[in-house]
Amino acid sequence: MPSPEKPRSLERGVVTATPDVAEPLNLSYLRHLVGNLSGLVHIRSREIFKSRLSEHQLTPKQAVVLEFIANNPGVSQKEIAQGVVTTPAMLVSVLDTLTGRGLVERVTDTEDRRRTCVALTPDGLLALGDIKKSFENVEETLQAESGMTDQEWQTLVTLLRKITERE
Amino acid sequence: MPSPEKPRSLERGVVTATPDVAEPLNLSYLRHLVGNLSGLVHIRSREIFKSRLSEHQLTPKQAVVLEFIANNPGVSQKEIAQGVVTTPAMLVSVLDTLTGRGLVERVTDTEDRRRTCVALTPDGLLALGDIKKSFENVEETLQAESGMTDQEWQTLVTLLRKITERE
DNA sequence: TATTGTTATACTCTATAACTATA
DNA sequence: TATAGTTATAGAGTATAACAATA
Repeated sequence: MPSPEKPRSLERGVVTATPDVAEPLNLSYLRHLVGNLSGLVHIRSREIFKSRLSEHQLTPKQAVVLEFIANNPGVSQKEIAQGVVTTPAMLVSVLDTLTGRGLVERVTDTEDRRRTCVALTPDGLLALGDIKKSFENVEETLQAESGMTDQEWQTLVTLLRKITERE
Repeated sequence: MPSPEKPRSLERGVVTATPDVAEPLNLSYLRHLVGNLSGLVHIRSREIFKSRLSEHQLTPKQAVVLEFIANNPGVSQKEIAQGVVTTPAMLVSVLDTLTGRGLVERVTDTEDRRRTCVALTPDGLLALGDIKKSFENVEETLQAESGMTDQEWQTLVTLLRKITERE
């Protein structure tokens, strides 16, 4: 999506379409919506993450859950769901995958047998290093592509956190 | 997700879980990743959008496509797909929905009969006003929740655009 | 009676590949 | 042969409701 606003022909059917270099499209409205822009940034970050998969073959979601468990050993499934903003039901399939690969373990809480505590296995700890590299690669690539300075990047992080850490 | 970093007990199984007000979880790593934060912001914006549906019963994706077509009358499906960052295949079902409700029309390009030009119908134009209100509501709510000043909000938009309008 | 994790269902979205009709 | 749109399919993600075991 290049260059600034430019008036655009309304009768596109008449315009001879240049095959690769398309006429710039009018994005003036969506371009100013944080709700939309954040989605586009997220799509791009997922693309980068997936393009650099190393031996861990995890989806971004699975990686985020693994990372979250690593930071909160023995966390319950309900807490994970709240922490990564998803539903307990959705977590089941993610944890099934992670336990199936031997990266995390589910243990019933001895105090409250309804709760399941989840923690990383030694293999999960190994995979974690790899995943962190992928996450960092996403950040570096995004920043490089955008041409932002380190200070601008920090500002962006700070502002996004104001939304995600409301109240 | 309240308050700043706080050391967290490692043996959660032993902690008596307070039902609603959970112990703050450790998000220190994911909290600094634009790739992750942008996803959380997008989730929140979708929540707000859906909670304020008026008579138009469109998903955020359908609404974005309709908005894009409105800004680019007669645009081809391939161009829409590029503009809203999705695949031509995915667009089919979105456009089927929108045409089914009489909001947009598909017309075969007379110059190149492979192309389909898409444009809003009068009904689509009506729905558009409603959709814009929803989009604006999302922005206002996000800003209000985050407590950002107008200037901070503008900075956020500018920085996000540096990523989405790379090159 | 309420809660945790689970199952089930349905729909949206994503990712591919193959097909058609046009060029 | 290449391109625009479509179809088909499989998997990921989302949203609900209902269920079993436990509190």
